[in-house]
Amino acid sequence: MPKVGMEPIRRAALVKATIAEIGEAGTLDVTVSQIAKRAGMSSGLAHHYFGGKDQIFLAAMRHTLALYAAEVRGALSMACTPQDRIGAIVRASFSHSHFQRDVIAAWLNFYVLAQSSQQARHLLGIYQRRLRSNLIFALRPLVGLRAVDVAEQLAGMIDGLYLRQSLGQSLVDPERAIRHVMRAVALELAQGPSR
Amino acid sequence: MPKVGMEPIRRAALVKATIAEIGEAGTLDVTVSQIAKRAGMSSGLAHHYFGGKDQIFLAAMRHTLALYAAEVRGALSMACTPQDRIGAIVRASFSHSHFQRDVIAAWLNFYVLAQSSQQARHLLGIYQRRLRSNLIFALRPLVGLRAVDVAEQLAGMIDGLYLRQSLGQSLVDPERAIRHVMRAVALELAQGPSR
DNA sequence: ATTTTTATTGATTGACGGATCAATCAAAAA
DNA sequence: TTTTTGATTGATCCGTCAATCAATAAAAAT
Repeated sequence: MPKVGMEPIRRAALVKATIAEIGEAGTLDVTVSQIAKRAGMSSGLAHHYFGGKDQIFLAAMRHTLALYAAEVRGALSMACTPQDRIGAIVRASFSHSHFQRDVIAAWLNFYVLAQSSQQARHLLGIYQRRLRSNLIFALRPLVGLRAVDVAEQLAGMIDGLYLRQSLGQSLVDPERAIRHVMRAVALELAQGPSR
Repeated sequence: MPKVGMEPIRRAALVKATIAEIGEAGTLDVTVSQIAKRAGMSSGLAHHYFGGKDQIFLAAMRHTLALYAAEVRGALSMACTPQDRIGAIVRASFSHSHFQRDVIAAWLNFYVLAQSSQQARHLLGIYQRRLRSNLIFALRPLVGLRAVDVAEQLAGMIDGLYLRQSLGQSLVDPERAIRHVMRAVALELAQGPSR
């Protein structure tokens, strides 16, 4: 059975299984054995490739973050005007794929982990700065010096509406969240550029 | 030593200790023994009064929620105009006490727990509905039919800015968050009432 | 053909933690 | 005084889990 070049395959399978397990449990309280079993291997192999539970989680986080980043990049690549860029970021942030059970669980646990894990905090920082700077870049031509403030405002709204949609008891309505953010954008744009 | 009527005292001590422990760990991964020790009693007694770890956590959550609710009520009681009411809600939401390490940890873990615990989800629902309806009530006289939409927008911004402030690497700046929300309010108010 | 490297297992270890329980103690009630 | 009730402890039970390790197997290198 043993073939060569298994490492990337095993790692990918473990990352995928980790996210699935976390999604089912809602917590990071999942065992390495559960993850390994779902990924079709023994627990020992999981340790062999990742070194420990923490590293498995971090890899899963990195993967989740990378998926989101790719989605944003993809949407941005098709935007021509600054307005389109903002719309692209917002739509990507509320895309269908983000409201999957396991993705939501990954993000929430990510936040929790960021309090105690240096590496998780670092990763989260990357996400936050990227969202912020993407927004600032798109806003600059539209609102001038106010770009930074508006970007922080919008970033907050995006994260917060995502949270409320994810944990609200009513079914998620991404379109509604998108409208809310875009309305705030429209009001700011109506103010014209600069301060 | 044994006196009568210890129950409420013990329960309060346990709740306080639980929040402190969670704050230090950043996780719900704290042992009943740790909590009990910090509260100055044996682990058996903690089980005696709460029945189990889950119930201890929920009590701690209820307490955190109650503190926040009291803060909002207090601020609202001194507000006369609708504008004041909105300002009161926003300021209470970003008050100094909310950015304590242990309070932040409680909220983040609360979110995580809400995915898997029926009771936690229910509690969170109460918080979310209360914030929403407080905002709608204050907004109605100002923006008429748009109140619901604006309230959801603001609620999202409040939760999201709290999250970003709490987990950002730069030091927290509640005033800045408050300005961001209040600016969004001002822009909406400038639109006048109704739709 | 032999050695080395990579892949893989699953048993094992060592530690930890939630819950339970019997036993103790003192205040209140009878 | 005796009984009952509530408070309290800490050892113990039972289970779990992360991590390690020796052993095995197959491919690749020599």
